[in-house]
Amino acid sequence: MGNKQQITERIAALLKDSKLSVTETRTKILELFMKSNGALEHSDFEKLAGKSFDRVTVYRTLQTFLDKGIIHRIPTTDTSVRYAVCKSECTEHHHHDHHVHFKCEACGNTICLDDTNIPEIQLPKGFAANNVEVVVSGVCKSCK
Amino acid sequence: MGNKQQITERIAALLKDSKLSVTETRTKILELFMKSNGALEHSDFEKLAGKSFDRVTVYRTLQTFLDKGIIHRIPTTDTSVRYAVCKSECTEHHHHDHHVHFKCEACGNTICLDDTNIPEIQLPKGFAANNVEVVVSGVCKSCK
DNA sequence: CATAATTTTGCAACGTTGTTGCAAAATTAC
DNA sequence: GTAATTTTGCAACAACGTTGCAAAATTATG
Ligand SMILES: [Mn+2]
Ligand SMILES: [Mn+2]
Ligand SMILES: [Zn+2]
Ligand SMILES: [Zn+2]
Repeated sequence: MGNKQQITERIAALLKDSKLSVTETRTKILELFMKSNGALEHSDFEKLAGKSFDRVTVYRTLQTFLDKGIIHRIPTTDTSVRYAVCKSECTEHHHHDHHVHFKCEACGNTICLDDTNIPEIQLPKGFAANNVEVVVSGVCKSCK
Repeated sequence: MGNKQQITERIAALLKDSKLSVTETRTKILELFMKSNGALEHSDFEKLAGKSFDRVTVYRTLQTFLDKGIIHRIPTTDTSVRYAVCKSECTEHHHHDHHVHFKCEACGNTICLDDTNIPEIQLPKGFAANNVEVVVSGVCKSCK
């Protein structure tokens, strides 16, 4: 697969689109997202990339990507925070991730089910919905 | 409201039902849950109860209540962990909280919409659902 | 392309959150 | 009331996350 160069260029374009400097750290982190077949959490970057960059830089990079609408967070029931890359509809000031998230209890992976839509929720009178998050847990396709 | 004594007795009964010793900490924490009109997170207990008991005791108490099916966790998109008391259908080994959670962006409160059911989610082929969590954010009844 | 302006990074230092072992205190069982 | 069991508080530690600041890298400019 000699498309490594191409991926690097696509990532650079993505960063420039968001008006971000193209740096080694940002490129590497986006690469890890694209290689991965699921959501990543902070500790994954240290595992996957070794000590090639500082903890603090990872925190700041993820925050920047969130701000720019490049990645989104996935809710969990514990203290961990999972991130996944957004689809192209997300912009700096508005995320549009109306899809379901699935956490596999076997392999531990969390994935975005991009084509599974969030159903309408009928709330009690007086409540106004702004955003709906759905996280399904169970057994994924690969672990079945 | 002279029913303080009654509440204490109901709490003692609840603890005994779960085969737990009736202690000051456990009673106080359950009282706080009952007084509160929303979910609580760990730091709330220090705020609400002052330094009347140790941080470690709060962690252990919440874990015990989780294990016994007295409280449940509510997923969040940040590192905080929110807890709310379960309905009576929950038991030691099985939680049965099939309700929607609502987080108000105005007052910050998270509440259980006990009567709002979770809709069926149509997953892609090969995925098996075990549990579905729904968290809606927006503006609540009181803040409307 | 060289240099200036801007942005990002790494480090150190610190704060918060959560965990564990153990002895003292409280609760429950007898 | 006393013994057995459970819970609590403390100390010590580990993991996670934040901030200020100087050095390094990137981008803008002539
Ligand atoms: Mn997603
Ligand atoms: Mn609930
Ligand atoms: Zn799986
Ligand atoms: Zn509200």
